[in-house]
Parts: sequence; C-alpha cells; structure tokens
Amino acid sequence: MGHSQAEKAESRERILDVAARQIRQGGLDSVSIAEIMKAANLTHGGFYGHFPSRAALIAAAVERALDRGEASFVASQTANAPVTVKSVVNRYLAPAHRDDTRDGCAIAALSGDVGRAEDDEVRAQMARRVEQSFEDMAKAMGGGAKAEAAAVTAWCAMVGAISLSRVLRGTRRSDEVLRTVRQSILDLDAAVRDDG
Amino acid sequence: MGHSQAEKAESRERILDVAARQIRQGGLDSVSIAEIMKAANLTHGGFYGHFPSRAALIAAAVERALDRGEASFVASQTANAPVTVKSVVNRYLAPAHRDDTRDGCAIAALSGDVGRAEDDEVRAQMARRVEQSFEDMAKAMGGGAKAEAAAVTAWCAMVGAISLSRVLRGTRRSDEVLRTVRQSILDLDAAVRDDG
DNA sequence: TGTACATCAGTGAACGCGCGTTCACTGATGTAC
DNA sequence: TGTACATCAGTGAACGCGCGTTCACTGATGTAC
Repeated sequence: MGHSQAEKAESRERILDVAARQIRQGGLDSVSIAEIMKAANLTHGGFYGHFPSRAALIAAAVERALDRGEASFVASQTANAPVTVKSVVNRYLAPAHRDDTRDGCAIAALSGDVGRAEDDEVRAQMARRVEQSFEDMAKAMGGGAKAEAAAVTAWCAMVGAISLSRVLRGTRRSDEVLRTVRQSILDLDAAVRDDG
Repeated sequence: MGHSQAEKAESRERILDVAARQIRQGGLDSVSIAEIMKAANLTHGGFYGHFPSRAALIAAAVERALDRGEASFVASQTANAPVTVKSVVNRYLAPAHRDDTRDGCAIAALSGDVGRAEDDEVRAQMARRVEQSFEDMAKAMGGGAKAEAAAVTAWCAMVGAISLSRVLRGTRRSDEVLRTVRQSILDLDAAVRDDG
C-alpha cells in the first residue's frame, strides 16, 4: 500500500464519500466507524488518522452529502442546458430520486435529522445550503418578490413530497404525490410569470 | 407500589407517552430503554413486562406519536369550531409548533426516519395517517378533484416548511418560511374555491 | 375479622455484544549519502 | 546505482463503556378459608 500524501487524501475522500452516502441512506445515527472504514477498504484503526472523532466525520459527511446530493440541481446545470423550473422538478420529483436515497438530495434525506441536531455547525451548514437553494429557485422563476416567495413554497413542497413519497413507497399514492406536487409547482411558476 | 392490572396499564401508558415524545424530539434511534423507563419513574428491568423488545416499543411509540401529535389537527377540531384551512395552517405553520418538536406533528418530525425504516409495519402506520391527513385537508378545501390535488401539495409544503424552518431555526429566514408557506396555502385554497 | 397463600408488577444485578477510541507495531515509500 | 535510515498511512489487538436483554428476587395486593 502506498503512503504518499496524495494517497492519504484519496483515502480520506473515499471515507467521506462512503459516509455521505451512508447518512443519506440511514440517517446521521447510522454511521458506524467500523462499517464506514470497511466500505472504504480500510481497517477501523486508521480512522483517527483522518478525523479526530465520529462527530467530526459526520459534520464533514453532511457537507459532502450536500455537495454531492441533488440539492445542487439548480446551480449545477450548465449554460447550454439552461435551468428551468420544469427541468428541476422533473428530476427532483421523480420516482428515481425517491428510490435513490443514497445518492439523492441531502436536504430531503436529512432535514429531519439535522433540524434536531445539537451540533450547531452541522445545522448552519445545511441552513446555508437551503438559503442558496431558495435563491437559485427564485432566479429560475424569473426573480422578484413574488418569485422569492414562490421559490420558498416550491422548495418546501419538494422536500415534503420526497419525504412523504418515501413513507408511502410501495403504494399507488407515492407516485401520485410526486406528480401532483410537480404540477402544482409548474402552476405556481406560471402564476408568478403572469403577474411578473 | 400497586400491582393491579389497571396500574400496570397506567405504567404502560406512561412509557408510551414518554417514548412518543422522545422519538419526536430525538428521532427513532434516540430511544434508550434505560432513559425511557427512568423518565416513566420505573427501573429498566421492568421494561420487558410491557414490551417484547425495543423495536416493539418504537413501533408502538410511533403510533402513539401520530395519535398525540398535531397530525390530527384537522380531524380533532370540533363542530362548533369548524375546521378551516386557515385554522389548520395558523396552528401548524407557527413558530410554537416549530419549537415544540416533542409535542408536535409526528409526520413532520419523523417522516425522514420512517421513510428509511426497515420495519414495514411502522411505515404502513404512518402511511395510513398521511393518507388520512390528505383526505381531511381535501375536505377542508371543499372536496373535489382540484381540492384533493391542492391538499396533497399543501401537506407536502407544510411538512417541508416545518422541517426546513427547524434547520433554519435561529435565523430570520425560519419564521419567514412559515409565513410564506402559510400564505401560499391560503392562496391555493382560494384558487380551488374559485374554480370549484 | 384474621391468617396463610398465590399472584405478579416492579427491582436491580448480571450477561454479552458492539462501538468509539487508543496505541504499539508494520512495512512500503522517499531521502541522504 | 546501491545501501541505511526516517517517515508515516495503515493494521489489528485491546480498552472502557453503554446498551438491550435476562433473570432470580421482592414485596404489596387480592383471595381463600
């Protein structure tokens, strides 16, 4: 096994990616150092060469999950495939996103956990990302006060729709919730543009 | 200490109420039998006289939390104080509800945890309650297909708003999210009635 | 009414077990000469 | 180019500790006579 600084950094990346997936799939409390290290092809003893504690890993993993997750939907789309409300809701409110918790939006997967976290840093990290998401959506809706309000409502509805569709998973209602909220947000967007 | 059947039932109720509060405040994983029993003024050894396992307690506590929580907002209001969309959102999307996780809506507090729970029974329990909530809200909106769709969107927005306002707790944005979504739902209700 | 006994909710010590954390050690790599 | 040494990422055994679970026991209550 190699021992260069670059290889250590790669190990850290692997640990973080594994943990970021784990917390989205199982929640913040589901992180076991032994399991994370094993999934990163390492032994558990080496963990403390990368992070000072389990809590520090979780804080870093939340940030990583927010980066990787589909929270960055809006910001991440490129200029030649411009961001539209439609493109966002089509990807976000899709059965594929509901079913892929591990690689899905960290805000949807973890807002419950983070909202009750004692760790202020973790909460602040997600809070910043939520505010950014509101702004990005408002921009996609054309900007202005009405768009800002509609963007907040749209994001709350999207997060709630993913959470509830996961609770309802396996029932006819689950897909229906996604479709219904998707259409409501498109209507909301249209209404904002009419009022301009 | 008494040993009648009635007193045993009271102990069970105390355990359940304590656990129902605990899971809403700290999540499903936060349940420790020793702590729950202590809070119910009992010793931990007696637990297995009431429940066969920790998992069974959690399942029962989720049901209790759904009963006690403000998920029953709509259904619980009496005939002389009729249910309106306004009365529901005013109570649900209030800072007091955001801040009182322990006694608040179990769907908002636990949809993330329950959505990823392996226990099918727990998920089915909340799923039933979610469907009931949709129906109650649709009725409050006057019934019909438009109302049913609007009710689904309103509930998703309410659940997302509480979750995100808890993540944002302590910032100016937190109250704003509640107010914004509250108004959006009132607008949605008005639109449904216009089309009616 | 009083006494002996059965019941059973609750007690508290004890058990494995897994987990977070520590630490002495390994062995591959890079450097100095 | 080759050899000796320093570095350090990773290993794996060991540690406390808390937790879920078990179980022999207690002692208050209800019942039988």
